[in-house]
Amino acid sequence: MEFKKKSTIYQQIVDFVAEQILTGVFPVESKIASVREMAAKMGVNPNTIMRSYTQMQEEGIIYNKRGVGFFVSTDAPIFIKRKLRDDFIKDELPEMIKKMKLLEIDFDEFEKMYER
Amino acid sequence: MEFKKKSTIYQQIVDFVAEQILTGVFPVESKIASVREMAAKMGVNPNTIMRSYTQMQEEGIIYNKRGVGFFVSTDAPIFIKRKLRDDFIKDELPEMIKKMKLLEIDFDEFEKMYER
Amino acid sequence: MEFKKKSTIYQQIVDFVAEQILTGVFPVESKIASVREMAAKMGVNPNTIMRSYTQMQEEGIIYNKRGVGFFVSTDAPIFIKRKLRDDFIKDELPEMIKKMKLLEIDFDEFEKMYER
Amino acid sequence: MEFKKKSTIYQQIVDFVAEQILTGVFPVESKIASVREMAAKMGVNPNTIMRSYTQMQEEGIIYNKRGVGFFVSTDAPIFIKRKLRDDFIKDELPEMIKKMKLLEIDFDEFEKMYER
DNA sequence: GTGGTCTAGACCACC
DNA sequence: GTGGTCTAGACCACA
Repeated sequence: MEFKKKSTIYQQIVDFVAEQILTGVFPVESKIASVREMAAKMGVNPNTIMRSYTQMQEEGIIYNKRGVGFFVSTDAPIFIKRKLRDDFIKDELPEMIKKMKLLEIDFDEFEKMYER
Repeated sequence: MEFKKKSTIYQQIVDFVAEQILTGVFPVESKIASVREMAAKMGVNPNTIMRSYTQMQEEGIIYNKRGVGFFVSTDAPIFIKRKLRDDFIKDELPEMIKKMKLLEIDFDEFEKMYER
Repeated sequence: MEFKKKSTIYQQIVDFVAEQILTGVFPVESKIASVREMAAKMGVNPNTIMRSYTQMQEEGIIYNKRGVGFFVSTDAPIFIKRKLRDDFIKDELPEMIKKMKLLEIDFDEFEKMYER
Repeated sequence: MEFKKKSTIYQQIVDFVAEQILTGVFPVESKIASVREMAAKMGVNPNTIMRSYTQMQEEGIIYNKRGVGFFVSTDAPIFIKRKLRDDFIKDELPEMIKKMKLLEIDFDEFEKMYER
């Protein structure tokens, strides 16, 4: 896998796994790759994978069975969506609104397109 | 100058010159670099520059004085802003609206942020 | 094909193709010769044909199917007629009127011939 | 002088001399080049020039003084204008009207431009 | 195969 | 000097 420099690698792995879950590639309640497997697959250090999994566990997206592995939480899609939603509102939306005002795009114009 | 692969070179030059005009680096009614000069400066073939200049001329951003060179139109900033605006509405806005609906972001929520 | 020096080659090709369309030699919605074919047929460089085709595409006379070729637009005859009409009014008509005034040809005289 | 193939040479010489008279290069009542002089200047046979001069004489544009040469008639400009006028009405005008009807150019549209 | 882009270099008309 | 046109050939993405 290729990583971009604008974000940390462990964060990009979190985003990648979250996307796999949302699209159903990693189904709810299924086991995901072990830390060592994922590290080999991604070509990164196992410690980096561990950091990603730990964060996802704290966010309630995955959970751990001792001696077995990590599993996708039942509510994982909900948590992921909520997180994406919050990030979007915090980062992308303000930037876009700023751009709209700069280009003098009317609010009504936006409303028209939204309703369609 | 470095060019990205995601767009054609002649289009990136158009965007570059347009930005220089908007920021005032190339003032209205001033002469811009000749085709050959700009080609040398950018490290591309004069034909490529000619293509950029011809397109900008058709868009009313620059105009030509026979045997003298290309000049920035008085209304260039207006034309450029209008073009950026149209592109935003055509490309970025629909993508963003699609994302908002996917993430179930309410329209009122957007309105609140916009008014602020 | 022979080209006259009074106009550019690519423009003469545009005029030629437009005439073929008007007379029905190139029917509406039919595929026209590919860039390379037309270049060989006309004895000019493919780039020159490309320039002609691009201009006609911008004028709405032909359109492009990716990887297939260029096709005559349904409204091509309308666009071509409108263009011929505009060119006539812009170029030939003023010249003729100038000549009529020089030769002191009465307006009524013209009207008589027109009504017939 | 270069001659076009669409008309006879002697006729083109008539047109040329007529134009010189109208523009004042050959003033009224002045002597024009002798047949031999004009033949040498034009690079054609003297017989051809003679044919041109004879026709112009019949049209009243020039007249002959025995042993002296050809002179521009006092009324030459009037005759020339009248002839150009008749030719225009007979040849060019009908062709133009035909073209206008083909391109569906309204009569009122013409009137507007004429009045201006 | 198709169009589309780009380079390298040439010649021209105009000022 | 300026833009404008044209040639010859190359490489690319797409279908």
